[in-house]
Amino acid sequence: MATGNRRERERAQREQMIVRAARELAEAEGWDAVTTRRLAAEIEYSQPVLYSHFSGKAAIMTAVAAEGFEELAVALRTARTAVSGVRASLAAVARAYTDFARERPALYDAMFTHAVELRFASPDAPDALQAGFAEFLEVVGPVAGDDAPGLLAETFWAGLHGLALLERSGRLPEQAHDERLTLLIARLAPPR
Amino acid sequence: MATGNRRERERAQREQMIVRAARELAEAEGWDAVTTRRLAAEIEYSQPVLYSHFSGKAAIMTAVAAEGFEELAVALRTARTAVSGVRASLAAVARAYTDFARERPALYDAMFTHAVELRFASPDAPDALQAGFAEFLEVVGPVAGDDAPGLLAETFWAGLHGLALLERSGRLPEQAHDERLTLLIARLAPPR
DNA sequence: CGCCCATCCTAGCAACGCTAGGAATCCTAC
DNA sequence: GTAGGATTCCTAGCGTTGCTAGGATGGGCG
Repeated sequence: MATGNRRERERAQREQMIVRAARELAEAEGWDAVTTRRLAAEIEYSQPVLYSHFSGKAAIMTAVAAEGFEELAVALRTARTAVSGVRASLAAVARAYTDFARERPALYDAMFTHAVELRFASPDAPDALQAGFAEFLEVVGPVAGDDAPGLLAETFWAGLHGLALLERSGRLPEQAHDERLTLLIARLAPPR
Repeated sequence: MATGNRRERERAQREQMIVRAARELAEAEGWDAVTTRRLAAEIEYSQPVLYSHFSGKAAIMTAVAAEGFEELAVALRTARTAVSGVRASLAAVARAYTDFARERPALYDAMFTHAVELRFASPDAPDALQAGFAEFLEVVGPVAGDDAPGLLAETFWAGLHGLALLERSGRLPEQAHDERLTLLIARLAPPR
């Protein structure tokens, strides 16, 4: 067991390389370009080593998605705490969310379009996921009024998610994004 | 040219068979199960005939999506005209939309997740697509107030789209769907 | 009747995710 | 220091995918 730690460390390092390679490739050329062969070449190992770390390609995408949830939670939290006031926080979180989706489309896809294995809306969901949702709860709470904050947060989130997806795929012209965001906030979370 | 009409007719018929087979297979087993080989077997022709009708699998999915937009437009219109009153129409259209997405997940995926080739939000978009959007415009108009009806319709649509996707993938517990829908309507389109 | 053109199928290509089985390497124990 | 054993890793290959080339087949026309 003398060298046990080193090997474990090296293994963890290599696993991180796989995830990073997958993410970079996906962000550069889309998930279709992320093949197990290219991944293997990228980390300078043969294909089968991937399977000693992950059960398959889907698991690798899930790992990338998990990273994404961490970063999303941070981004939302940063946005919220950077400003003060109920309406400013709302706007900041909303903008941070849609910015995140637009700037990292492949990552966002891994998180929300693929990777269905990740548990959501349950106690055993990843911490980062709950942390992200908590940010929504935080900014939405003050304007919830008689409605359940949880429900409002979910609906707010869904609205942003829909906007992000439809705009990114060209189904809604991106140029009016700001106006839609403003409208969504003004109506979903009106001043009380 | 004596038999020209018959052959054209038969060709069109076979094309329809392909689209129907693709759709049924997708709805029964998901799009992953829709392979060109299975499609060919289903219509009792060999693989290459598919490519004499469509440029590839993506084009077949787009054709299925086009059917979906037709049906969605009809469903929305039916829902809207079945009731009277501003708020009732809003609720009816919203419910019809999310019902459509939940009951035909594969079709909905073809329309919104795949098939990016279809032009949206432009004059040369399919008629059915514009017709569907027109239904949103119709029910949203009376509550637009000072906001542009087009923007509100888009945002409303995005909200429903987000709800549909997040609920269907288990990211939001489906059981609270009604409450979210009510909340979305009450806030996005409040009584004026 | 015989040619000819369109239609359709067989066969195959490259690439995919994934896996079996043997080679090579490193650690351990004597 | 060296033999043995276990672990790590690679080569090779399987089955399937979307898609295509090229030859057979059969109906329509002169």
